[in-house]
Amino acid sequence: MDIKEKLAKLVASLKKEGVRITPQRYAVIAFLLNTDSHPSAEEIYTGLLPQYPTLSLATVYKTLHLLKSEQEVLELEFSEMGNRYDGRKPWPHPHAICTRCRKIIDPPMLDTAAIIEEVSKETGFVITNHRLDFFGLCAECQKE
Amino acid sequence: MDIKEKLAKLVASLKKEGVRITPQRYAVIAFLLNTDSHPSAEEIYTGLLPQYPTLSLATVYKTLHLLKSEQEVLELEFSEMGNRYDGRKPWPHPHAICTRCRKIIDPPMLDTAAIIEEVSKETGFVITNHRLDFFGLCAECQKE
DNA sequence: ACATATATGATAATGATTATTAATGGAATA
DNA sequence: TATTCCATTAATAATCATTATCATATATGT
Repeated sequence: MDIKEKLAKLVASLKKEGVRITPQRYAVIAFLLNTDSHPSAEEIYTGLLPQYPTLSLATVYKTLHLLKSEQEVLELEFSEMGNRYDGRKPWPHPHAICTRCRKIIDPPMLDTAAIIEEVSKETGFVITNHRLDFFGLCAECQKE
Repeated sequence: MDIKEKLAKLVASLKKEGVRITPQRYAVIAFLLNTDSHPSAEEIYTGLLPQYPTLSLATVYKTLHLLKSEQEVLELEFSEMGNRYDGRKPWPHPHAICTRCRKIIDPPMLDTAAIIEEVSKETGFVITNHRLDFFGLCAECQKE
C-alpha cells in the first residue's frame, strides 16, 4: 500500500471517528506519513511553514496529541533531544538512534513478544507498553 | 558486599579520581546506595533536607552529573515523570515501570548482549548504550 | 593555620511543552 | 443565502524540570 492510499485511509478513519480534517491537520498527517525520519514537533512545524505560513506550533502539538489519542502516531519521548513522532508505525517497536547525527531508524523487529512475556512473568507486571532504544553510531557517522 | 562497603569503596575510588568528598556529595551518594527505588533529584533533595537543611537542589543535580560523568550512576530520562537515578547498578539494564504508582523495578537480566548483537548486525550501528523499558501495572496496582 | 582552587546555595535563565483565550471558520439548519 | 453554534486556530503566556550564573563558603595540600 503506497503513501497516498495510507493517507486516504487514515483520513477516512479519522473522519469516521468524528475528527474534523482541517488543512492544518491534513498537512501534519501527510507530513508524518511522507517521512521515515521520526521528526520532532518543531521539524514538522518548520517543514510545513513555507506552504502554511500561518500555521502555529501549538496546532502541531495539538494535532500530534489528537493522533496519539487515536493511536495513529507513536510518540518517542527524549528529554535531551525532545520528542519525536512516528506516523508510519504507530505501535511500540525498537529504535536505533545515532548519538552523533540523531538519525533514528527501525531495526528489523526483534521477538519483542517473547521478551515481554518473560519480563511479565518475572515481575508480575501487566506490560502495556515498551520502549526499546539502542544508542550508538550509525554506519555513516562511524566513518567520520 | 554490603552497602557500607560499597559506599566506602565508591568514595575511595572517587577520591582517587581527584573528586572532593563534601558532606553534600557524601550524603547524595549514600542516599543513592541505600535505596533501590530509582529516586528523582527532587526525591533525593527532600529526602536529605531534614539532615542537611542548607542543601540546595542545584547541588543535588551537580552531584548527579558528577557521578554520571564517573559512570557511578545511571540516569533514566523520562520527559513525563522527570529523570530517575540508579546508583546501585550504574550500567544500562532493563526496567519495569508502573504507570500508576511510578514504581521502577529491575527485572532479572534478559540476554541483552544477544539482543544488542542482533540489532548491531541488522543496522550497522555500533551500539554504545541502550534503554529497555517495559511499562505497565505492577502486581499491587492491578488489585486496585 | 594558610592559600587557593573548587563547591555550594540562592536565584535567574532556559527551552520544550501545555494552557489560555479571543478570533476564525466549517457544517447544519432554516 | 444567512444564521447559529461549536470546534479549531494562532498568538502568547504559563509551566516545570533542568541548567547556568555568581558571590560566598569550604575542602584539601602545604
